[in-house]
Amino acid sequence: MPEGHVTHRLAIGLTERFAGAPVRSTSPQGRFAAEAAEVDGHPLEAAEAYGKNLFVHVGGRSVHVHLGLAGRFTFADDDARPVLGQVRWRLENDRHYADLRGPQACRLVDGAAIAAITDALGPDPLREDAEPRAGWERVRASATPIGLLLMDQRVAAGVGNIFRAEVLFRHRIDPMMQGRLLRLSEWDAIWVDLVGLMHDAVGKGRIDTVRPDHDPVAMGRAPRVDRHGGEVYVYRRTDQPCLVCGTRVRTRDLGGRNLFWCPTCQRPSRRKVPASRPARTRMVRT
DNA sequence: AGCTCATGGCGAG
DNA sequence: TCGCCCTGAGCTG
Repeated sequence: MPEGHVTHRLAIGLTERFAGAPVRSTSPQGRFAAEAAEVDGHPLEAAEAYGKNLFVHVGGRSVHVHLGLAGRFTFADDDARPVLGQVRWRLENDRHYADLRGPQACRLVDGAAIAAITDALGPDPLREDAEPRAGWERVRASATPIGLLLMDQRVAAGVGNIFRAEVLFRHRIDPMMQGRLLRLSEWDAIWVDLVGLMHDAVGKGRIDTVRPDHDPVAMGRAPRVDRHGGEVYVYRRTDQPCLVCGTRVRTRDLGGRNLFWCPTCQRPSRRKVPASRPARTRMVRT
């Protein structure tokens, strides 16, 4: 279940359990068998994450993992190690094992391939080296809805459907507002918020976005229970009352994904594109 | 048993 | 814009 916090959490978990010693590398399912064998028995140096991409460095080689929509990487620290279902890649040492299922990508890559992947990504709120202005430069000139731009990995690597919906709600921004109508101050605030929310999610292994003063339990309502496991304002709360104003939460399709928002808290903007400095002119200038 | 959906992203048209 | 890939969970029948 993969937004960027999951990938970063996995990088930490893999490094903690396996780094600095030889690992057993297999593909019980068989689809990664030849490559898994190439690094089998070699020491695992470290695992690191860029957005939703995970790189596991083993024996001087690297495995690129992208979980996609259905992928999962799970750890177990006990002795019972049956292979259940379709396990593409299993990492194992004396004390732990990790099973990868259903990844969109799992392949051995060289340094050039890693560079090609990371070069195509925008700033990752979970990385110290992130430069948020690179994301802003894509947003400021675009007529694309901000709700779509936030899903673009060149704008903010690691942000997915939950963080997209929640951060827009927290900043009261209509997901359909054009990127070029967003103010720099709003982008800066969104970025700072993503850094905080995503770091929190890495630490907890779940996405919580609801401020204490809006907590449903504290306000005498029933606690929310959702498969994704976090406390959220709008994500997958279709037709339920907004935790802030009580309006029915709406949903629609945007770019093939489900979008959730509160039409009252996130009222459509009346801003106009400044005629004196249209976005297109700015892009041409240097 | 079979269908639908999911925190993604790719390629064909 | 659409279909498709990956896998498992949660329905429906």
